[in-house]
Amino acid sequence: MIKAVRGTRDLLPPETALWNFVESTVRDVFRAYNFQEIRTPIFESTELFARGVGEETDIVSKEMYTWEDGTRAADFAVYKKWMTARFPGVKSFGEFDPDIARRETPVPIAHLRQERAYIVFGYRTSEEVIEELERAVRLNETKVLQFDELRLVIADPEMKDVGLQVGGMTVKTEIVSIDLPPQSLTLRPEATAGIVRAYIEHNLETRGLNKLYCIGPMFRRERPQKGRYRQFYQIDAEIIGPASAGSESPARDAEVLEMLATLLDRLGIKNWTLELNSVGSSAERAKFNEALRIALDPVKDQMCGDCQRRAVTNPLRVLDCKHPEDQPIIEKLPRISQFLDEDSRKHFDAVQQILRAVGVEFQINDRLVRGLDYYTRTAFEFTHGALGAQNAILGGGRYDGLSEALGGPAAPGIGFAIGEDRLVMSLQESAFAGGALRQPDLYVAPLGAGMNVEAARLARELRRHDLVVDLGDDTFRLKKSFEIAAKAGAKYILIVGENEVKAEAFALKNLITGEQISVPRAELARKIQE
RNA sequence: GUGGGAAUAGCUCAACUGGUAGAGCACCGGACUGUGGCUCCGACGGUUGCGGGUUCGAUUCCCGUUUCCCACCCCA
Repeated sequence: MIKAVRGTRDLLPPETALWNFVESTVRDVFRAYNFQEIRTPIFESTELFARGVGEETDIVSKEMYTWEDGTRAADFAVYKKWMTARFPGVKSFGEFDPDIARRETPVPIAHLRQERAYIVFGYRTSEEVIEELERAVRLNETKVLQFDELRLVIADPEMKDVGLQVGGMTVKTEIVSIDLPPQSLTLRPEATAGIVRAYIEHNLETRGLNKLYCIGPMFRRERPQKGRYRQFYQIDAEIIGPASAGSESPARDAEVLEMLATLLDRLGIKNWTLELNSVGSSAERAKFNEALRIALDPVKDQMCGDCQRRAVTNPLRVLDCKHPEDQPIIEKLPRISQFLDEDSRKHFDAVQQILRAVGVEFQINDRLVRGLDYYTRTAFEFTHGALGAQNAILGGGRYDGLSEALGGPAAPGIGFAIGEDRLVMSLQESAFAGGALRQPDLYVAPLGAGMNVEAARLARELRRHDLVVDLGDDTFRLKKSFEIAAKAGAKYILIVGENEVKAEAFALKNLITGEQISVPRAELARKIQE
């Protein structure tokens, strides 16, 4: 049997009703804050995540779904990089250059012209040959020349051997296949990088402040466990724009946090906790990291195995350690708050001040750190008790330098991602009744050969009155129709048999009370809606 | 990637130190040719995840493997 692959799963009814409830509530709440939807591709070039999320993070180094799509060169920059790696010493890229061809010393040269690539190795040749080459290039011909020290290779799989007259001589030609560099693609492991990429690509900074959200699947190649799948769903929102539009303001941080508190309340999530910290600018964090490393060096041998490793690879994560024996040591370590400069400190204070004013409760957790490289200043998590080891249902923070790291304009931003799988799970655990599932108002039971036709007509009429109508088949015995209608939870069953069609009045039975009446065709919809 | 547990009918689970694989529910049919839920009767349903090994004999013991669950690593 073919099964859903490891770490993926089917979402089946009636659970899907719960997902729709979550998503429509999200859209409702976000709209009140003027967020608008963006949909980005579920795969992007690998480089985006490597640069955005951070080459050294676990996500990029070992948890991405990455493959090579080798159909064509992505663009000249990528091509040039690849060519240089494959043919060290290549000196020139671009159009055919007769000046280089006249040099005394042979120079390897690579050319890229649209999708055709050709390389000249070690050439030094006559004016006639140069002219011939110039013409070939001008006419965009695909040819291969071999003449004395000249060897011109043109990549073109269509091309067979071609004879070429150069200066009265027939030149032997040769095809050398050049594999164009494959493009590395990756299924998105998170949404922020793609959204910032779109922000840059479409010049969204010209619109001022952008409030964007995105709901969809993400992918991580990690071992599945409770609430963590290889294809998982995230609800992601970002506020991003030029600083002049207010994107850097602590008011944005507070607005996002207040919106999340509202959303969780609206969804009926009880007992959530907001944990808040500032991780500082990247410079401040670098200093902090160094200080941690120094402080850990003399004491790390007394700590658990994990911490000994983290002390070297990622000192920040030592703060996350849950080993009771390590806590006294961790308590004495330096804190990020000691490394914040005046601006970062003021920013963080302002966020807290607004949260208090609007009545959103929070806890400062100065051991809260983020795993992705791009986070700066405000970092936060909402946790929920009943989720086992995976108690965080959403997390996020500010990423003031991300746009620039991806080659875009300065665009401070703040965002978060909600793990939708886990959010739905916690709704199920808090005994959400699932009233979102609408059961049929009516089951139409055609009775006897040929009655499918009349039943279809009636069903169509009644559905236009916004009734949920399910439809049987005229080969069913009436008993079977009743059983199916009852199992589907239909409120009414309508019998469409020969007698009814003749009389233009149909037997309508209330499956809850058991009451049955004969209703003229024209009054059916009204009667059912009562 | 590491560790522990698990895998038997569509679902939930039995099967005594190793002796022919079973129940409840669901599904289908009948009792009941145009009236459901209740009741009764019947039928269907399996390479015991897969592959090796030990044994006269393996669902049971051993090894490998796959998947799931829990945790670790890590993390929105």
